[in-house]
Amino acid sequence: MSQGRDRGGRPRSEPARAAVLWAVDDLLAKVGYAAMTMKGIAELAGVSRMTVYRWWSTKAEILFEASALDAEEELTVPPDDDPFEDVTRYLEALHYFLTRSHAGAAYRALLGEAQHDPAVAALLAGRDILGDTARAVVSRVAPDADHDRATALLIGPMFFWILSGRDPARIDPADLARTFLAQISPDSRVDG
Amino acid sequence: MSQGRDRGGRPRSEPARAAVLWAVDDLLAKVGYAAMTMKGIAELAGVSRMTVYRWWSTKAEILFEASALDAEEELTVPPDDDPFEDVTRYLEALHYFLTRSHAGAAYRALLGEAQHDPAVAALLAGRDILGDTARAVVSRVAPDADHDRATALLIGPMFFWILSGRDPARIDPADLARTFLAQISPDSRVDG
Amino acid sequence: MSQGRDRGGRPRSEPARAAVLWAVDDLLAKVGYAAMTMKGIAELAGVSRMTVYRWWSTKAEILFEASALDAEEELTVPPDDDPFEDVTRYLEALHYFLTRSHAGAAYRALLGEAQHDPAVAALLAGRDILGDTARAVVSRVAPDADHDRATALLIGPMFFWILSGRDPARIDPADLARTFLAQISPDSRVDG
Amino acid sequence: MSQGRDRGGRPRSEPARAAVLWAVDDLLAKVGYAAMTMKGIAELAGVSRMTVYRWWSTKAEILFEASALDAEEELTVPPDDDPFEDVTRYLEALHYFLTRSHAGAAYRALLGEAQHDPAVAALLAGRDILGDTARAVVSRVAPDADHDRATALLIGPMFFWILSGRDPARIDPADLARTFLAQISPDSRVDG
DNA sequence: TACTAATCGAGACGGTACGTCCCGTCTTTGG
DNA sequence: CCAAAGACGGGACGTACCGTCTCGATTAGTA
Repeated sequence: MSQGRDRGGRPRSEPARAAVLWAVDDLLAKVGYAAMTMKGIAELAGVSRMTVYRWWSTKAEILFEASALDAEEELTVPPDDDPFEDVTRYLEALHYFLTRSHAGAAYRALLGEAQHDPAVAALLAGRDILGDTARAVVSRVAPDADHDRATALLIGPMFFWILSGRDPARIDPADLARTFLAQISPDSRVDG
Repeated sequence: MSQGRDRGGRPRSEPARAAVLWAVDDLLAKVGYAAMTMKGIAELAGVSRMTVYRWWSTKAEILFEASALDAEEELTVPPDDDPFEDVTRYLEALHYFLTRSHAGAAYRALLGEAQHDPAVAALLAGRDILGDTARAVVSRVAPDADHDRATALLIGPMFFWILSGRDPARIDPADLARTFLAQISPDSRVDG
Repeated sequence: MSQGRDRGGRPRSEPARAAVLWAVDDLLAKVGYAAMTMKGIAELAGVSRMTVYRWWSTKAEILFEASALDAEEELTVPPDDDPFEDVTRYLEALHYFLTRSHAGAAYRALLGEAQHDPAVAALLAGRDILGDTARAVVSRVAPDADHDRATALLIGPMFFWILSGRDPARIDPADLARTFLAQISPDSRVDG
Repeated sequence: MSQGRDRGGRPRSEPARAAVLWAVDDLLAKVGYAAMTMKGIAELAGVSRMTVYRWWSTKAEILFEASALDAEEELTVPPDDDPFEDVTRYLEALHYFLTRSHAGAAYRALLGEAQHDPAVAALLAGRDILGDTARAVVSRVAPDADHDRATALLIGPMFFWILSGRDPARIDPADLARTFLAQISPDSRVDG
């Protein structure tokens, strides 16, 4: 099952890998994404700079590896029989994720970088965390809807509100959930 | 009427100012935001590096000054008696702005930077281009609605779709306009 | 008697000139020659930078103008009938000049600069402060000696001792005076 | 026998070190000490600026390292049974050193800088090239004399003559040697 | 029990942008 | 014509991080 040839040689140091992932997370919180450097990560991890470059190309890659799992977990809500509750729980999780979560801070930093760095954009496109988790909710509460359109309607308002720097307290997950459910129920459609 | 009389000293060079603003715009298109440097801007503008630093602190400030006016203009649509047309025109302008416009590329770069640079966030907060132009539309088609909530619903889906790197062709301004109008008309509200 | 045409126009500001000369002296003591800049001089003098450049080309020129008179005065000793006393008084003045005097610090700085700046070397060559004052002593105590050779023998040892950074306390003007007088009296010459 | 074991790390590049020392020497001759810059040295040596700063703090340090050995060699004269010849050869070497030698030009530049830069003064104090070489001569021709005093008498006159910018042709090593020997022989001393 | 081969740390290397400082000049207003 | 003010192009400063490159020292699996 093991991939890669492994013909002799010293195996990759797992402690080093873990230390780097931990360090990148720690630095994001302490100094912010912009001030985070490959050099700083290596030093905080107590690892040679060469070792970092051997396994990752950019700080974005490290940060993504360090936070993707957490992000997916935080945005996965247990199914609820009541669609309104289901959607509300998801939007509450999204609100927490975008404003208070550690993994969410990493996501915002990466999405910000993706606006002007195609490599980071490609990295994020490879694993659509927000889209996947939203689609899971959509397929439960509106299995027949256009999933892409529904995802945009579900995530969009809160995403815009928070990423454009508005006061997170002034947006209400329950209200958005109600609006979303009204929007995707066919009878509420206004025909052109 | 002008305050702050020019008490001595050589006046600021308008050609230099214009050259810097032009250079920053040119560089954004040619090399991208990340590869844009204060040094590069100064050299392309044919201006001393000191002169750039004298008037702006960061490339973000220059870029903002260079693009804010254009952005506001591009997102201002003429009123239309038909609300659907009015909103659709705005969303079309927004779509163009976020995907193809020069000023929009600047906005995306700045908003990206704002995710991990409080100074840039403050800069953008000072002039809410998207919010202001959206509010203008909202106050025409739904003067009684909560403007903040309506703005989020209007802009959010397209904003999310494009900034999260999805295919811009797969989102339809007219459809979003219809959905938006259905939602903000009081009679379509679902009461809690 | 006034030289220069003086055809109208505002006359040179004497307060400004004095302020610059004072400032250059003050700065030499406070920050040292190397850290002294034209900008700093102008600011301390409360004078426009342009005004400094209008009348002097370099800080060396200003410093020379500010200290030459004082230097000449400090190194001029009153004649004494006893040659030993005469020479000793001169060497004591020279010792004080090179180690403790304000004007002497300026001289050392300029002579240092002259080692690698021909312009400063030319400036110093224009007014031979040490040579002139030493020659005055020599012409009193040994009017028939070769004045150049005598000057070198008189000044050289102390000049070398102090400028090469040795402890000034370990050199004795009286001893040097005695040695000098022995050297320049013909009967002490050892024929080759 | 070598202490300081090489515990990891790429070893210092000897070619880089040599290139810098060569460059500093070349620049001193070509553009002079004042116009010599760390940037210029690095560029001429084909070496990164950081590499220069890693090993030296100032151009003075580099110049000192580049010229001290040569200086010591140039000022070391072979012993001669005839004291007059011995001293004359030394003074001739000193004359050449101060007026025509490459290493001597470096020494003059450094001694000049030392007049207003304590760091350079300390640098020169650490290796007393003139003093050491002169003391070697003194201990041969006048082992019983006060070496410090004798050094000042030996070097001083020529040192002053040349560093104060006088015509080097008008000073005669043989004459100075004769005068010096007459002075330091105990029997020629004038008692106080 | 060696040998092999990739990893690890350490740290120097050339390169480049940073933001600051001073240079000497120029261009205003105002005495 | 001079002076103060202050912006201008130029260029060196010393620092930081980039990504690459030797090094010696480890640390498995393989022979």
